[in-house]
Amino acid sequence: MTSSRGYHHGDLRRALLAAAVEAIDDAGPTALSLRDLARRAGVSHAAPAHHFGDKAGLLTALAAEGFDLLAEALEAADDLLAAGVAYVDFAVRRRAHFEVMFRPELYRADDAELVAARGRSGAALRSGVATLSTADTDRDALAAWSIAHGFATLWLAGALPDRVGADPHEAARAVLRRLFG
Amino acid sequence: MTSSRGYHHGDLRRALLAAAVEAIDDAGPTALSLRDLARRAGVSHAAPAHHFGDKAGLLTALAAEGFDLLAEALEAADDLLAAGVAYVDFAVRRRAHFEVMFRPELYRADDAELVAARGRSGAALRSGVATLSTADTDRDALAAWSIAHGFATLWLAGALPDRVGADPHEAARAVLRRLFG
DNA sequence: GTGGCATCTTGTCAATGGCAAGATAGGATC
DNA sequence: GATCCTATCTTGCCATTGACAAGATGCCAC
Repeated sequence: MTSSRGYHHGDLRRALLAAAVEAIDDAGPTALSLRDLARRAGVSHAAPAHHFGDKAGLLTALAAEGFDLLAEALEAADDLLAAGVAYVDFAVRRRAHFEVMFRPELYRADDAELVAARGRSGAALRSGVATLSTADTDRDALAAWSIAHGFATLWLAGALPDRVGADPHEAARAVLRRLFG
Repeated sequence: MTSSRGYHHGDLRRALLAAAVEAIDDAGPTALSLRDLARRAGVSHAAPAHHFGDKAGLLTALAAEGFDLLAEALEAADDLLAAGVAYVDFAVRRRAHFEVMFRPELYRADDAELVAARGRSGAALRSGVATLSTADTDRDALAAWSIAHGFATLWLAGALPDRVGADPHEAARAVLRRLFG
């Protein structure tokens, strides 16, 4: 993709975001270093600043990308149970994005692009809950979001006991059924 | 408690933990600085290292304290619904502890004292679920933990829409009832 | 081709975490 | 009461980091 190794990188912005995902997967968002990303991309230590301003700017872009990907995943689900499983699947497979998205102190939560992407995620979630047609959609949406988010978070934190097993989808489905079934 | 302003602080370990709670409440665990804690306690920048080794050591102590406090709060609850509300209440009132507890990359998760405290919390949670006497206690415990943890996490992240209201206890009770009722 | 602008580099500074070596105090031992 | 002795705290140092400023480079429009 960036075969030309000249003065200009070609697609540094994307390369930095990809490197950030890799670095966060390794050591979490806390240990993220802009200079390390620059080294991974083969550019100088100040290059990232041009594309993202500062560290919060880079994480803002990553979070926005994450909310967009989450919205996509939720929209592809057929019913609410599938949406819940898709939520957990997203958290596990896109761990780096997920961990940044729900840590607003790391980025600029009022960024326009991010607000739009977050809105798309929220709409996808609510439209999934609407298929339930119960008395209180707001409360049900909040309960569904809570149980899926809680399971995903506990799974990522490694807080769950071993007996839960190694397959997050299976375990998530069993837990979510306790609420939806 | 530390009226003597001599060479020795008197209770520096506790003072540093208290300062850490304050600092994390302000800006999150990521922005925590050992040197800032030392300044708040009125000691030199290297003093914290003696009590905690390094940053991870301090956060390990804080997380262990948090799991102990959580176990206490859960044990005081009468039924499972009350335990769920107590869980959310703990997350909101002891926000600094809670945020560190479920971010194991920040501390040493294999620390003996921490493992013991975490065990106490887990036991308190399971004993609460046992009162339900349903078919699958493991799955129910996981579902209960997930929904309480998810609601608490989303609340702390400021991710919930405004219509949820300003009182976490009331909103949590409504959501938890959807699973327990 | 030439000027303009986005992109990237080099250089610098303050803050931080962590280590090493030394200073101080308060208590145990005699 | 004197002396050691160990926990506690300090000063000094170094590598790393984020952020900023100023300059170099090359692509693109005209």
